[in-house]
Amino acid sequence: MLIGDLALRSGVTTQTIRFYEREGVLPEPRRASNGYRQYDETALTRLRFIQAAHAADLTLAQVKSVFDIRDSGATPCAHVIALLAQKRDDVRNRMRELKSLEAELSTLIQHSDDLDPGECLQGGVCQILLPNPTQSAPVSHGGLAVPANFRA
Amino acid sequence: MLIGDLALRSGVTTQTIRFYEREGVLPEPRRASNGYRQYDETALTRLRFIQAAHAADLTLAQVKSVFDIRDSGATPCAHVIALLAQKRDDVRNRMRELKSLEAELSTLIQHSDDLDPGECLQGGVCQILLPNPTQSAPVSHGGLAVPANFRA
DNA sequence: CTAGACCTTGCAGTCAGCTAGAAGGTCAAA
DNA sequence: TTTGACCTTCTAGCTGACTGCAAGGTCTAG
Repeated sequence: MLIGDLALRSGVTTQTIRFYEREGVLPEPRRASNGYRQYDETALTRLRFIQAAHAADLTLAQVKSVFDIRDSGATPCAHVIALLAQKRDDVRNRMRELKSLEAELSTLIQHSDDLDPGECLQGGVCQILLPNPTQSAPVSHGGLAVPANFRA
Repeated sequence: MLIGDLALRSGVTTQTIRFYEREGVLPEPRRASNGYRQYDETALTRLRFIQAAHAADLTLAQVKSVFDIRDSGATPCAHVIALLAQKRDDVRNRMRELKSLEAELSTLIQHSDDLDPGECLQGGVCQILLPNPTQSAPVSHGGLAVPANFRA
């Protein structure tokens, strides 16, 4: 099977397959005499696994860690379960953060209703996002602590 | 105020301030005779606005769009409210996605309990992430459709 | 006078997962 | 024989928000 066929059958592009190979997620296939990559069914199985892992929002590095264990002869089941459990924790934490972000956004939108548009230019910036000192319960800015590079 | 003082008072690094300037989010300040950047209080106000917007998970590009409106003389309130509302929509959608992802992960973890570890090597990959054909309600892979580059 | 703490510029690198393009080789059908 | 669809490698770019480094200029305290 050439790379184009594998791409067709797996639903990812040829560039993506080469990218996976470069990243060490897919093993280097054997080559035909003309240098073309020759794949068998196991490549397709691996690609399907990658897609399933992708659907579970695992990273390529995590997928690679699974394959590395498997290629060393061990069964990666426990590792996969640990990854899934960790991911579920991350997802739950992220949901909590988003919930509090949503509450914050709702407060800000609410807050904007109370603002006189004339005040908007006070202090040189729009007042909506700034804490309102006239309110009894000021909006807590910065308390959200959404990590910059987090993605669950 | 020199860039170091501004950094100290705002809590961001000097590199970040220069980065904001390069990106057009902070205006170019006047320079002292030695070429050093000279800031006044309005720079601090802008930085605080950026931080508040950051806490609301707005992007720098969105912050810039707010400043651009303001610098053209108009009041950006309506724009800010629209950004916040859009962000709240995004957050709600993302929460829905995460909820379904969490359900999927839980199903997979559950599924793994039913698996015989001996089966793990079947087909060359761990079976946990692959649909279980023996189950009446097969796990729906790929139906999650978590967008690759989405962040709310 | 010298140490060291500032400041300047510019450019490269990080994370993740691709995506696009250039420049060229190969192969099958008409 | 030529066309067009494949394949190869390498390189660079995208998103977003920084971060780090190098090589140099400036300022202040002792």
